[in-house]
Amino acid sequence: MTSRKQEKFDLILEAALKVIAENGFHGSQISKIAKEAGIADGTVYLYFKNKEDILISLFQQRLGDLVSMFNNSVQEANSADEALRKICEIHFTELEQNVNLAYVTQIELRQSSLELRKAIGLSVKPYIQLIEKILIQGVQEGSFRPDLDIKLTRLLLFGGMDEVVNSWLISGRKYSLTAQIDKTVEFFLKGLK
Amino acid sequence: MTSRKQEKFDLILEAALKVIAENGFHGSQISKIAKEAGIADGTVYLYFKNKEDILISLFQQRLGDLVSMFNNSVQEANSADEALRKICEIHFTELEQNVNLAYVTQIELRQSSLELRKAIGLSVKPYIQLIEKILIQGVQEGSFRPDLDIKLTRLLLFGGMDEVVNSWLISGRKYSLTAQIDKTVEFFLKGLK
Amino acid sequence: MTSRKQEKFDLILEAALKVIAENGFHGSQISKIAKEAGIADGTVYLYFKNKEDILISLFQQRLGDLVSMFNNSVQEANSADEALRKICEIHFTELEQNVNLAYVTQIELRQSSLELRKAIGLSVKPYIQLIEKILIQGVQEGSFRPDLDIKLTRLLLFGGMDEVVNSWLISGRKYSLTAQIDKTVEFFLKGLK
Amino acid sequence: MTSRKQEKFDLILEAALKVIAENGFHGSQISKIAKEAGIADGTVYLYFKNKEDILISLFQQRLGDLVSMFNNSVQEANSADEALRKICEIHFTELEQNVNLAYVTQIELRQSSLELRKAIGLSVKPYIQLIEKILIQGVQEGSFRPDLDIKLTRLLLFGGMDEVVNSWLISGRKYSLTAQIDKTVEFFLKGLK
DNA sequence: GATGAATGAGGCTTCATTCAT
DNA sequence: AATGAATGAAGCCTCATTCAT
Repeated sequence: MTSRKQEKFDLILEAALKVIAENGFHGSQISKIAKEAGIADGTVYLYFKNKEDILISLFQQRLGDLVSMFNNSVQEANSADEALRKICEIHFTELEQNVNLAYVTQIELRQSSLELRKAIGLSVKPYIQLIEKILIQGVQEGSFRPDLDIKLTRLLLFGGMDEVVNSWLISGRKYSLTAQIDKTVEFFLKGLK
Repeated sequence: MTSRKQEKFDLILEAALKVIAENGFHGSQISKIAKEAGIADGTVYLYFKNKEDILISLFQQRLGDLVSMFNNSVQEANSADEALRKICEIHFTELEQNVNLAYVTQIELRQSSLELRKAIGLSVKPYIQLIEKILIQGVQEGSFRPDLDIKLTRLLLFGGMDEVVNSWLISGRKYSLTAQIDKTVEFFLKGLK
Repeated sequence: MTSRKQEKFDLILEAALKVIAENGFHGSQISKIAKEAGIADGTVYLYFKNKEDILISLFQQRLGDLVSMFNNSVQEANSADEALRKICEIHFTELEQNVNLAYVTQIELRQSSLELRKAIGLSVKPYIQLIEKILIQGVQEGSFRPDLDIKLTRLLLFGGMDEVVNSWLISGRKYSLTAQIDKTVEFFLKGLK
Repeated sequence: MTSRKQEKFDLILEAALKVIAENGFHGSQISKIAKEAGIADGTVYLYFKNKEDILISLFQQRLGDLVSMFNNSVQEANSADEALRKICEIHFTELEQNVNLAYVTQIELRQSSLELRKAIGLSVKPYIQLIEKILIQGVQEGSFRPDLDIKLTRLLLFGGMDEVVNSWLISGRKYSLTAQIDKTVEFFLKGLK
């Protein structure tokens, strides 16, 4: 993709994120997104196959960035404990700093069709796999219980963090999300040992 | 509500559950639900204000039944540990036995509008509060850590179980959900101590 | 179909015929047809699957009526010669008397999709087959040449009449179509003997 | 028109014929035609006023070539009978040898707007007039009936041949079109005498 | 109470055409 | 002369809800 094309591609995704955050999933017409991006409706279709394609791309791009960030941080970690703390730190910090992204991914995109959510699921997978890798590493290091059910535990970790973010959003962000990191990690680590 | 009214009220909710489980949220038109219930489209509106009202009522009724069941079981428990185990047991057992209910509440109803999901949230609240009560009890009993953040922990527990159910459904129920109870509770208890 | 349903079904087809005749195929939106019929747009879809279904039904109904008329008249004929004359008489007379129908079937519907025209072709088939039957009868009676290629000749007859009607319409109906019957039949009969 | 201009003009028409034959009238976007011609979309508009102009030009060019061919052959004919046979021969032979042209003119271009078809009608006119000339000649020669209605008969001849070609195309060209020449001419000549 | 025919708003997408480069 | 990115109008269809019977 040329830089010019990439530029407008990003412009539309950014507009989509803002419009969905402001109007909700069902209130986000293509015309609104185009207007926010300052282009004609038809132009959107030069960059995306259809509406669903915008949403999937949006999720892929943003989640891809997050996963890169996760990977980089985890590589710097000296132990599974530290890696897990990094995971939770980034998870909570990034979503607290990008409320629009948090709102769209946690609340709005979950009302989309099964089709779309399956595609989104694929974007989440690398993240789940990263958690899995950390768990395996922890068991090998001897810092996590050897009888840990990896497949089950990764769900308990992801589901726990996910629900904390959800609750924080639905509450109207009345408290700090990052302030929950220490206790969350503590709970996880105790459960893993 | 007269018994006659209650009867048809329940009939419609039952039809709705079946139709949504079979056709998905977006494929469940009022006409389909009415047909499944063996009544005319218009009759639905004699018992429910609108479509959203059906879904909220459905959730309230079924989740209300579950919460009663939770409450009864928990009262019989002799310790917080045992109560928590009961919670997880019922959560996984009931949803494994009522796949339609599981599918509709975990997958389909989450595609509904923010409005609807807020109402649904109210139905989930008593459950979350029950978990909270158990946590407080456990701290008082001395079996759970005294420094536990109750509000945060209840989310981690609920979110963890929720994600396990979700993953089980999305996987196509290829393994036993109840078989996850022991390890899930173990992880939770370790984290709580 | 109940009489009430049939009534509105016919009402919509009548409206469609008028609207297409007045606005052309591409200028005939569902909304225009509904307005002409005095009903809401959505009501159209209680009686027809989609726009194409209206057009096919229109053609089937009107051509079905014509074919019935052809069949009845032909049965009364004492010879193949007379039957052929009847065919041409009805063909030209009916279309001259129903200019809207003529215009729509000859001009407008021919700009439709291949799909639609295939369906329409099925409606025309019984007519072509009737001509074929007359030709066979004529050969058996000894009034037509025994070496006649039936499949080819039926096309020459149908195509000839079709083009005469076409030309009459495109000319703006500046002359009488029925006045062409005698000479047309004369040409055909000579060619057949 | 300079030779350079003429060259690209022809290139576009050739591309249009191929694209329409392969994709149907409704599947033939300007972008497809431009791509087939190896030029940019906008370049098309340096040579043609609009899309309709391409189609009209295509028809004019190809039908013009055919009419020239008709004229040349007819001039060599020694009698009206022979001329008529030549007409039918060329009509069937040329379309059998140029299936793309046959398909586009007989099937695809007929789905176009009334506007376009009127313009196309102008291109067909010289052909109809040629048939007319032959008929007049035949009457003068004494080989055709003196009471022949020239205007009507030319339609019967053209319409007959047109329908035979149509039917051959729709059938999927399962038989030889040129094999129909003899019997078609025989039918015509008998009808004319 | 029950019916079910009728309503009508609302949005995604295509593609011929333009025009700045 | 050539490009090709951008434009934006236009229409089919669905389905929650109503109301006359």
